[in-house]
Amino acid sequence: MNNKQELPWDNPRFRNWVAVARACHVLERTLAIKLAPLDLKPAQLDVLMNLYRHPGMSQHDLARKLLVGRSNITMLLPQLEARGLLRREGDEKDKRILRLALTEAGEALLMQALKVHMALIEKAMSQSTPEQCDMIGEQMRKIYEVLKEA
Amino acid sequence: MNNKQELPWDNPRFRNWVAVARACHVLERTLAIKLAPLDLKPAQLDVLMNLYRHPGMSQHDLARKLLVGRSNITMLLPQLEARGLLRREGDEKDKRILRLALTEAGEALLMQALKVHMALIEKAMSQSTPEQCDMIGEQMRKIYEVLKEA
DNA sequence: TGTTTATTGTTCATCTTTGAACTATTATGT
DNA sequence: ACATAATAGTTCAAAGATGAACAATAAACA
Repeated sequence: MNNKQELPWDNPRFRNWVAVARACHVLERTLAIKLAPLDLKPAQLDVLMNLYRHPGMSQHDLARKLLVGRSNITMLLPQLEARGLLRREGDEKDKRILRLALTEAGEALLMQALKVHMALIEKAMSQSTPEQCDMIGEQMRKIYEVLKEA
Repeated sequence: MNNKQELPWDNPRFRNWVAVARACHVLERTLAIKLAPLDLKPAQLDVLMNLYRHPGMSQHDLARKLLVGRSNITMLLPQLEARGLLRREGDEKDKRILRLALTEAGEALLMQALKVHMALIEKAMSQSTPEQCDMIGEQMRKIYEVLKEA
């Protein structure tokens, strides 16, 4: 039996996915560098972005959105709260839940960070036509849906 | 001035890239789970894959390929070497360099891990046509080239 | 109602990753 | 040749991420 015949590298799907992973990795890395002047890390930006779009969400919701554990959120939030970027206030109906929301300072910093993030993504994606770009997004959303519940 | 008009979420490139990042994240996470029975983590699999394709590469080369720091490699390799999965031997010409190569055990484990990895990627990418898949890979390779040197 | 089960968030120990400082070796330039 | 630069790998301390165990609260159900 000859394994070489079935090596993943001969498989277009494999090679192409490796390219996706590499592109993601290098963009994340570059983003970390570009965000440094704002004293913000990609993970923290993810938090701010989600709170902006879904104000009042719980820590549990946030963890699921970010695909991380709840304990990760617990470790992450106090830094941002101490900087006055977000608020945590207990839900009145359910005393287990802490509702999260950005402060004005948090929103302001987010806007600055988004400029950086956006510029980077523009640089990356501007090489694709709008049609290609949409197609990529469409396929990736499918992948997310398939793997989410596996 | 109304920031809302220029919010990134209204920008297709932004939304589509977010989808890419999410798909990457969830696939990586799933891979970690599926590799657990082999007592192998994604980062370790990356090492084995690169050594298989580029036997004799140095730790420095490996770090660059994996987009991580050299110290990360230093911390990562002893575990794999102790398990007999790879060899490190000094270059004769340049005594600073350690040349890396898989052992037979390493190659055998890699083949098992690749089956797992491949199955996962098949599951993810099988939703795209071959043409779509190739186009995605092509665009992602462009992105990598653009950001690599930024 | 009262008991059991689930859920939310926290704590903590562990593992990973990172970058700066360090040693050893090679390359460069005068 | 000799002094200086650059390079390969290691060490170490600090930061991040993870999952299991836990306390408080709510839900389910007998």
